[in-house]
This record gives sequence, C-alpha cells and structure tokens, in this order.
Amino acid sequence: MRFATWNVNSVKARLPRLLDWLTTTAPDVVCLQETKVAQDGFPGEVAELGYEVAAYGQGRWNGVAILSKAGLGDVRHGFDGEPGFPEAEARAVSAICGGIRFMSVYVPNGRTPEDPHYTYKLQWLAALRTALVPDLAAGPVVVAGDYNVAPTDADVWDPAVFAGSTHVTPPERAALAELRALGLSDVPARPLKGDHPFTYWDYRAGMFHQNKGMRIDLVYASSDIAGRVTDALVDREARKGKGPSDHAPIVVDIKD
DNA sequence: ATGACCCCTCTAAGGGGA
Repeated sequence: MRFATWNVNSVKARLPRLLDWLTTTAPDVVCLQETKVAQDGFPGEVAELGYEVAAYGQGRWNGVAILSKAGLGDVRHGFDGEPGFPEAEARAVSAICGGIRFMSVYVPNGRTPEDPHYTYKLQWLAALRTALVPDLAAGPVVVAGDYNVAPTDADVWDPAVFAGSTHVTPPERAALAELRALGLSDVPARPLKGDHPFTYWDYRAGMFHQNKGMRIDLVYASSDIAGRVTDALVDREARKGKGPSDHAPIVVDIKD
C-alpha cells in the first residue's frame, strides 16, 4: 500500500496540481489538510479518479479529508473530547482504509506562545492523545498531517530564528512525545535533496530554493505499520513550479 | 533553473498562515 499526507493550502486552488499528483503518484490513501472548503463543496474530480472521499470542512478555514482506493469505513469527523476555539473546527477526520485506522490532522497553529490559540493547541494535542488510546487498542493506526510542531531543532532551517516562537517550544514538543509514548512512531521520510526532510517552506523571499524550511508535517504510525515501511520520502517536486502549496507531500510505501 | 507570498472573502485601512 502507498499512502500520503499533504497540506494542500486550499483544495480548490490546488485542484489541477492535486489531480496531476494523484495520477502520477497513485497513492491508495491520502490525508489532506487545509482543504478550505465545506464538505459538500469538495471537488468531484477527485472521486472521478476513483477515490472515495471523506471530507470534513467548514468553508473558509481549516478543513481535512481522506481519499481512499482501499475502502473507507467508520468515518468520524473530529474525535471524542476535541476542544474548539471556542466552536468546533474541522481539524481531524478518520476512517478505516485497508484495515488501518487513518486520521488526517491539522493541528492548531498557536500563533504566539502568549496567545489563547497556543493554549488551545496544547489542549487539542492532549485531547488527541486521549482519543487515540482506544483506536490503538483496536488495530493499526496512522495519524498523518500538519502537526504545526517541529519535533527537534534539526527540523527548522535556523533554530535561532524560531527562538520564542511557536512550533519549537518544549510544551509543544512534549505533546508530540506523549503521542509517541502511546506507541506511535515518527516515520522518517527521506529528503530528495539536502540533509533535512523539510515539508514546509514559506512562500516569501525564496525560502524554498534556499531550502530554508521546516519539518512540521509528520506521519505517526503504530508499531505494526512502522515495521512494514519500505520507503518514505518528501515529494519536494510537488513544491516546485507555478502555483504550489507551501507544503510538500510525504509519500509512504508499506508491505502488504 | 525550484526563482524571491498566497489563501480566503465582509474585495480591505482585512484575517490567517508558521
């Protein structure tokens, strides 16, 4: 099975590129984030490529989806105990595809460490941890998406630039460590260029072509899945050219 | 050349992203 995760930064703005990428990459399951579309407005062209679609969206902000050619069962919007800001936001969708519980997550940004959004981010990650306990007891799990946390200093292009910012603070990193303590492994993805598997590069100031990026999109997998990985890469080709997302996809192959 | 912000919509003296 081949699965992937990609923050597309608007599925409507990215549709031609998404359709081309799905055709050439041919993943069986895709977790999308920042679709920025209400679920009844999700583009039908994706289903025309043969994917079943579980979309959870609210319009202008956020929005997540799972695309699958491996079945799409027990779809859930959000998770038990998920906090809002203050209302519920479309940041998680999960489904069983090919016997694996896939969850596509778009973790809150946090804005600044002093902002109420940062508290929300930590509460959201803590609630996610609690909600995953029964899922992990039930079978194999993949939680993939935009975590908006760089797990280590090696995961940002210059740690000094991020001092005092969100995405690198000890509480955020501790929240990810709590997820890993459940038995989830951070699936390492190889960069196709350079030493760091960055997945995000700011649109501004030529950050991509200088490879000044961040590794904030992650694939967390239960041990049975992690042990079946045959390859994982950051598809930086999808970040090139005209009209890209500011995030690149991660593509993972596992043995059947 | 990968090439120097971009998405959305209350179309901005805007909000949000990270």
